[in-house]
Amino acid sequence: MPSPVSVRDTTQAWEALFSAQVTIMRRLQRHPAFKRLTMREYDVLVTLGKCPNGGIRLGTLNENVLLSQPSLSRMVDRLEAKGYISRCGDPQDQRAVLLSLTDEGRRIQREIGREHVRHIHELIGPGLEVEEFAELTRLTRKLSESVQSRN
Amino acid sequence: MPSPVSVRDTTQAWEALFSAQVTIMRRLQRHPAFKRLTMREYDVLVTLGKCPNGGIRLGTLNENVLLSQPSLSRMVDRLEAKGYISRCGDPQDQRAVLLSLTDEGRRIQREIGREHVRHIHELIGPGLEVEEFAELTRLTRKLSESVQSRN
DNA sequence: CGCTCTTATATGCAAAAGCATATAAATGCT
DNA sequence: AGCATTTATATGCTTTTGCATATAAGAGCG
Repeated sequence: MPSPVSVRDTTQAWEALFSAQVTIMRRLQRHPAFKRLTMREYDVLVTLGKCPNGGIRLGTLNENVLLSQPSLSRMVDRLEAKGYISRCGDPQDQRAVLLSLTDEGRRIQREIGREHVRHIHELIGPGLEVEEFAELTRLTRKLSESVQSRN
Repeated sequence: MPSPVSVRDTTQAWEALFSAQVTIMRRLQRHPAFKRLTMREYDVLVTLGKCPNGGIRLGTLNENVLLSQPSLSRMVDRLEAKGYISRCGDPQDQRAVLLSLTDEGRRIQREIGREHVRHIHELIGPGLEVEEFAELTRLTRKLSESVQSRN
């Protein structure tokens, strides 16, 4: 039995989602906080901040970032050089590298995060009602999970 | 009277939206159709295809794309060199340049588009119900409009 | 009208991204 | 155990991106 969802339904939704993302992102990126670190770099620090102690593999991190693996590897070089991230070999698997935030990295992530979060709220807060934000969160999470489950 | 929407509501929604976009985009980009043109380039052709005859200014186009103005200018160079876009000076305003698709540009856009749309449907179609897609479309459009209205 | 100010796009140059491939460790098979 | 295969990350090299600024045309104002 085919899905009752039409090609048009999905395409419209994807275009609307994508274009909202572009619109919002363009504004957020302009914030002075992102003179210190690009949004992508900030995003990497946030992801590292979320999966606490022990660190995370480069490949895993890569799934959450829109960057090729080599580019991410080099971004990690730079963030390491700045002292925000540390690489350490995984004792379980000598091929792998475990990444984690340094204290300094955590500090700057939080600093930028504070301003960023305020900016997001200012920018999109007036756009939807509370229940609508909740529904948007629910739908986009459901979508992510569905896509991720289908490898 | 402050907005009843909390910082948490907006931040969660933005993170979920952003991360869905990353997840979906990573998959879509892998499609062989995007060996011919990057997704950004394709997106530019789509935008040009939508605002029909007479052309569109580079600056206007730039609002729909996550690229700096100089980078877009150079992407247009490349697409022009490939014969997909034509630049022509605006007679009303000699500073401006009007961009439009060539026939060849329209052709390739449609060719890639056909496959792309099919891929989108396969990828996200099973993730939500029809009404949920409709609601997602509505919410993300509403959000875009709200953000755009606030210059 | 002449001059400053703004707006639209382009260019020089350095930084970052991607592609192909290298390296190096784990895994699997015989 | 030995060798091919797969997996995880890094590196060489080219292309694309961004930042700062140049160019060039419209606008506003004395």
